[in-house]
Amino acid sequence: MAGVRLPFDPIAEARRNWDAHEWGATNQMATATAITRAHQILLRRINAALEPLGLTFSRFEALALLWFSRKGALPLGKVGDRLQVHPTSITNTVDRLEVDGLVERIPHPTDRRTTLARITPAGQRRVVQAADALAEIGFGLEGMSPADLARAEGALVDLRREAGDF
Amino acid sequence: MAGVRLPFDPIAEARRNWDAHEWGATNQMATATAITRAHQILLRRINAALEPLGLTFSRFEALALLWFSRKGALPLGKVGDRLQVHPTSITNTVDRLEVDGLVERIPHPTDRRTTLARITPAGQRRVVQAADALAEIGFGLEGMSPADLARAEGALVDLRREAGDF
DNA sequence: CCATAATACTTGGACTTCCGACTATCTGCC
DNA sequence: GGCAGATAGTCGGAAGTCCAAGTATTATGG
Repeated sequence: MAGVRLPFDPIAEARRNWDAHEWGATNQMATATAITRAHQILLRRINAALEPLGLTFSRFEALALLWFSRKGALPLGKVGDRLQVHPTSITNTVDRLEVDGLVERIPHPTDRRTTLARITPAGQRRVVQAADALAEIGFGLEGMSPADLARAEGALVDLRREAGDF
Repeated sequence: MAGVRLPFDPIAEARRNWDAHEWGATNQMATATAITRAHQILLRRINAALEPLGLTFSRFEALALLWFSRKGALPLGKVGDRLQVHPTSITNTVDRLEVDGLVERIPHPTDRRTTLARITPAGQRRVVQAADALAEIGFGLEGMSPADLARAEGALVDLRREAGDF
């Protein structure tokens, strides 16, 4: 990685350049950049914490979803809807979880188009370990005060809602 | 994609499950999830807007950085530092920009280890079009009020700083 | 001065994500 | 009943990201 601490805030810099060229939507540009950076930071820390457990964030998300579900099993399509990712991504994610024995594919009892992913006992043990590991690192958000956590979450609600997240 | 609007807020749901299982760091989990979702939404909208121009968000970021630079050229390493991505990602990004004639690699005048990426005239035209296209869609942040834009950006400053962004 | 360490970039491989296209199955309507 | 259209999942391919390892060049210290 580029482990370099910059001597200035790149967003403030971008803001100046953007304004100087009269490119418009400067505030949106700045916020979009901030979200992008925050996501980069998050994802790296989370994946680093999960790596010893043989998981990635996507796999963890899927596993946790199954763990929380009433029967420990969900149609692949439902998993995709909940995680808001493309069906092919779920196929991929479940493939890998299955190879590791954390999940198994079982046929839907009545609809033969549908495949269920069911979390296995090993998957249940693993997801709990992973949740511990993530709580340990504060989900990569060390550095944010409780007030900032709430601010960020609140500020993004409208975006998510308007985008059809719920 | 999974074009399904959920009948509930998945984060509120996750919060309930997380608390019920006493997994800890619930607020961090919620904020991390919100940031992840926001990023998914952003990236899709931005890439969709750039697709007709043959660009992606990463390529645009690199191109804009060169455009803003005094001489229109920067060492690949500097680009990586500024965008906070792995050196290999920059190699990849510049490869593609170069194939499209938007950037060219030139040798550093004194340090033969270093390669500069220089934006071409075609690249300059393209980056302006792209900036217009992104301003047009408000960087994918339609749905956020000016107050929320500022709240989100402000809430993430400490995270970025603490993570070494600047 | 030269061996060692640091720096700059690239290559090859793994992973995630998306899109387009395809198969299989179910639903709705004539 | 049976055919058209919707739905569920998968495959192949492209793009982005990372890591580990390798080459080339520059900087450093004895």
